[in-house]
Amino acid sequence: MSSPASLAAMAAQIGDPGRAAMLCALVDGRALTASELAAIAGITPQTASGHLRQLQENQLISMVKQGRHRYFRLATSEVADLIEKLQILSGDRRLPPRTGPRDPELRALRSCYNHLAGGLAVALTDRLVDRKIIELTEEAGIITAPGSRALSDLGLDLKSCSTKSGPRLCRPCLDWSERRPHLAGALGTALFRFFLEEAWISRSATPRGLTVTRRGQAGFRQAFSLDVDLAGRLREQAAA
Amino acid sequence: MSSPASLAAMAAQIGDPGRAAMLCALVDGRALTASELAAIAGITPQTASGHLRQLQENQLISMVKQGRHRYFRLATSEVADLIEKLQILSGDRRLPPRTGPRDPELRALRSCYNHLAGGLAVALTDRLVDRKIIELTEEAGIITAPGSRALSDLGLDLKSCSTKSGPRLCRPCLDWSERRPHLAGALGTALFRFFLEEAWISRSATPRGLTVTRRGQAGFRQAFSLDVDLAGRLREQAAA
DNA sequence: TGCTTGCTTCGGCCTCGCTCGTAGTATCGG
DNA sequence: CCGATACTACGAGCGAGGCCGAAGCAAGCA
Repeated sequence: MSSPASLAAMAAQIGDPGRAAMLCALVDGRALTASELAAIAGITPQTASGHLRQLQENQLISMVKQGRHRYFRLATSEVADLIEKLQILSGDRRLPPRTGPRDPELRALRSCYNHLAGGLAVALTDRLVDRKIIELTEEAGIITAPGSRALSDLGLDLKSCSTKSGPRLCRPCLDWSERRPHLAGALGTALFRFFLEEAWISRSATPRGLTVTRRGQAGFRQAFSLDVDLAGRLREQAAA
Repeated sequence: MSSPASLAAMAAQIGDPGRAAMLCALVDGRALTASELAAIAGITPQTASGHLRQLQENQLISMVKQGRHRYFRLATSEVADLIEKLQILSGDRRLPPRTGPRDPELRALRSCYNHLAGGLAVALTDRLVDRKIIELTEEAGIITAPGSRALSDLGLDLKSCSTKSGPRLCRPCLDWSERRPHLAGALGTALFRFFLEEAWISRSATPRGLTVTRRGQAGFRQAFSLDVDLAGRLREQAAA
């Protein structure tokens, strides 16, 4: 009844290793089947089924039937936010030591529900700041007037970032592995979709993995002076 | 070892009703003793002691000895953020029905770690937007140039909101009871401290409770055209 | 119709961790 | 010193909930 009780119930849902593994697997925003999630969590389908039912009842995930498969995805992007926050806090342990995923390719580039994360995302954000396309504080960011023009010229749709009269806004998100801000929010999503639609990047086999295409290599170099390999690793710190 | 496992461990910490109750009690930013927390959670001091040790080990709270008392507080404001997010998600249950605390005074006005929340906080934010002192989207906000001057004239210290060249930024935070944004972040904190220092508001007996002083009534009316009673309830919707 | 695959329900086992009673250690007061 | 207060450490009890095997539906396919 009381709020702390239902809060505890919600946290307890995430507090089981199996359910946590499934939720983490869904943070990239895609929908997965019950069997896939069971395999990821390392449990039998029966057990997974029970967990998935609980997660649905607590509004953490949603399900859609398709033939004999059931696809599960996170209910809202707020759930993804929550998981990310928990990842950061759980990896805290003071002192700098290695946070984030162990897989070096995921450290270089990965998706974070609906925007980019990893070394390339942080570098891209730095570049946008350097070029005065955006300005950032710890808690918010704005797109400058020339920046807004530059991004529109590139082909981005920025309408969802608008205030009534002032400059367009965006949101920083602390990168799990880099511990420095990358772009989330409306601009982060617009960029992510732009890169996917223009085939600069594509999803890879690993859950949150992304790879850069040849076209993307050229694009990042030309548009942002970022020299990356096909895994998203930065080759050098090219001058702006 | 793997990330989902430690994430689950962290979530499981919050997932116990007793620990959740203690964490919720600490969200107002104050430090409480072990006995007080035990009473709040409705458990014996021995049990509470064990919980508090676990929460410390997981970096969720910090402790300072003072005489024979031990004072516990949340480790960082990020922990408070996390708890707030969980409160919102756990109160979700689709449809509008009553969210937030049951106590009508807390619904009208309360603290949220280091900024204001509740009906007054939302109304104040609305007023700041109406007067074009700030502009807000769902994920970020800016302080306009005239707004920045107006707030400085009032006596606020805005230096922590700065970007290098652009307008000052602030952060919206979804209000638990009102479901509309109120001000958090640097500007939210600056306003909260200003109100406390100028004795417009003062902490009350209940955990996150705040009351408006006579001085505050005059201040809110004069500076923001907000007519409130001593509990923070809005008396009328005065024209801007 | 009958077989396979994907998923769920049911029931029993078993472990983890919450709980409190008892007992032990710091701090303050007289 | 002695007692009271604030808190912590240890150990036993016990209940909730995760886990899997077996069985039951439902959907696709032949």
